[in-house]
Amino acid sequence: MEKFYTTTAIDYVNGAPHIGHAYEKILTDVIKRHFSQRCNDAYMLTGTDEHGIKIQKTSASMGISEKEFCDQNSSKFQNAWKLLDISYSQFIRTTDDYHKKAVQKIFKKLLEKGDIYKHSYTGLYCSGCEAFLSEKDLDENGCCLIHKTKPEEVSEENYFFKLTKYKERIIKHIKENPNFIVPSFRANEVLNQLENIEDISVSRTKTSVKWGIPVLDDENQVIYVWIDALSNYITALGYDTENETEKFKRYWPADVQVIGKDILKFHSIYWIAILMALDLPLPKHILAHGWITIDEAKMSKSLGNVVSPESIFKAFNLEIPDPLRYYMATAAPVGKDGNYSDDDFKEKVNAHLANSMGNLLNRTLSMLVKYFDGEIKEEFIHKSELFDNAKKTIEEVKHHFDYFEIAEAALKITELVDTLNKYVTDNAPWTLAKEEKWTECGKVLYTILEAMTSVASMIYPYCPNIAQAMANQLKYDINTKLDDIDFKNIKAGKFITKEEIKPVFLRLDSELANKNK
RNA sequence: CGCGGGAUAGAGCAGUCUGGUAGCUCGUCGGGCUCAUAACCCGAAGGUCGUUGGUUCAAAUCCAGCUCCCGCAACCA
Repeated sequence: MEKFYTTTAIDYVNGAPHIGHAYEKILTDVIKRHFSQRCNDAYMLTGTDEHGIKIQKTSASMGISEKEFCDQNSSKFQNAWKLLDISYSQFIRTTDDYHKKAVQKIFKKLLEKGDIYKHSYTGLYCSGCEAFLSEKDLDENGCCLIHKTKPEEVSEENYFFKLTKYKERIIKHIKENPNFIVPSFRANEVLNQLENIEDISVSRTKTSVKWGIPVLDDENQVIYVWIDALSNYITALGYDTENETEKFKRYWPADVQVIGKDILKFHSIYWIAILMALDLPLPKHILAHGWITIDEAKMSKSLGNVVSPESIFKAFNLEIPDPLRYYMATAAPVGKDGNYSDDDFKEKVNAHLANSMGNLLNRTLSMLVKYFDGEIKEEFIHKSELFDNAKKTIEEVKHHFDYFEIAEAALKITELVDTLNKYVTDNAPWTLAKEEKWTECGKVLYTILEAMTSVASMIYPYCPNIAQAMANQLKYDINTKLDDIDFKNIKAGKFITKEEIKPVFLRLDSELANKNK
């Protein structure tokens, strides 16, 4: 694998980031970090979507400029991702100059090609919604369902994209590539939606929306969200319709584009059609994740149950994002909805990260210090069957990631850790020490430590800080590629001192954690 | 008959495509161990797999009907 390019949806900056936004970034970052362990060049793109009527209205109501408003909110997202250690390679804003220029060129190219055409139509316009309504938006009196007012008949001339031209090709592509849409059960939904598609409007008159990218050579029109926002995945790489940059050639097509299930239609139909129109290769996978619910309820402002990443940090006094990352990434099988609850969060990360994994390293190192003054003796080093076990887990984890089964992969790691804990109990090194079977005792400890290097590597995508802390105590290079793990990392000699041993992750609400505060 | 998702132990879920003694994580209870972060290991309790009917030697799984929950308008990923 030469490179791995992954993208997230870009977030609309008309609000602050919450745990739903965070979920997608965490999933994508876990994928990106995993594949960074399998190739030399994993690239991750995220960003913010900043145009449109809502931004225009909200910023106006706050009495600040659109750009100022976007700057403020975009940095909220950037700060949130920093807090979560999202290792994005690039953050694109649709108000960035290079993006705007490239979008204009893309629009122009499609226009010249004939895939975008001007079309005037008459529709029922609701001034409250600032949008054209279709029949299903109307009540029995022909009034807007939301505003209860009668819409006006308005004629507007817009640009349209010939989506229908690409319908058959898209259907064919989806049918011939069963793994194109992940999870595959969503492919049927898309195929159904494809039956009823029409050409889509890709511009707005400047009088209705002024905050957007102007159409070149047409002062009255502004480019609407589809071409503006969706293009970010290629404009970020420097694509501008003419000269393909090195960066673009290197990374495109994306290996996986991670999005929410609500925007699958736009990515598996509109975006794909745009790429086809530009004669560009298609992304290898579109991964549509589910929602995170809060205590089993959909998160919404009206219910007042919107949870932000910051609030979880605060509630649990988190110093690192690892537990939240781990919990989110394992909350649901690929594509399904997952739930967040404080209790479940605490229980799960305590059980997996502290009790099983962290404690395993801690107890092993402690024994090494206690029985051998922290020294690995030459005769401890040997080949263990457990290494085959660990090797197998690595392969299983890789396999799951090939299908973006993030939660399932984590489960495999947990299973390996359980096996190792059982191995400690079964071999009872404390008993061996009492019986003065020193070599035997040392071999057990060595085996665990060596196996733990692979655990550190495998947990790294989910918990980069904990993995690093483990690696430090194991004298292990956390940047080791998965295929290079050879179970020959632990060397003979003084290994660790008592002072160096620190729990890599303390139980939430543990007495020790409180003592350290 | 609008479309789609779901209903499996106290909680959260897998298993359903490719029928064959019901599984995982967490929690609960009992025991063990003592190296460790009130941890770890073993064992147990707990489910008529939403409901009714059908196919079958055999159904959580296939088929048909029914009930209930959640999305599909907005705030919102």
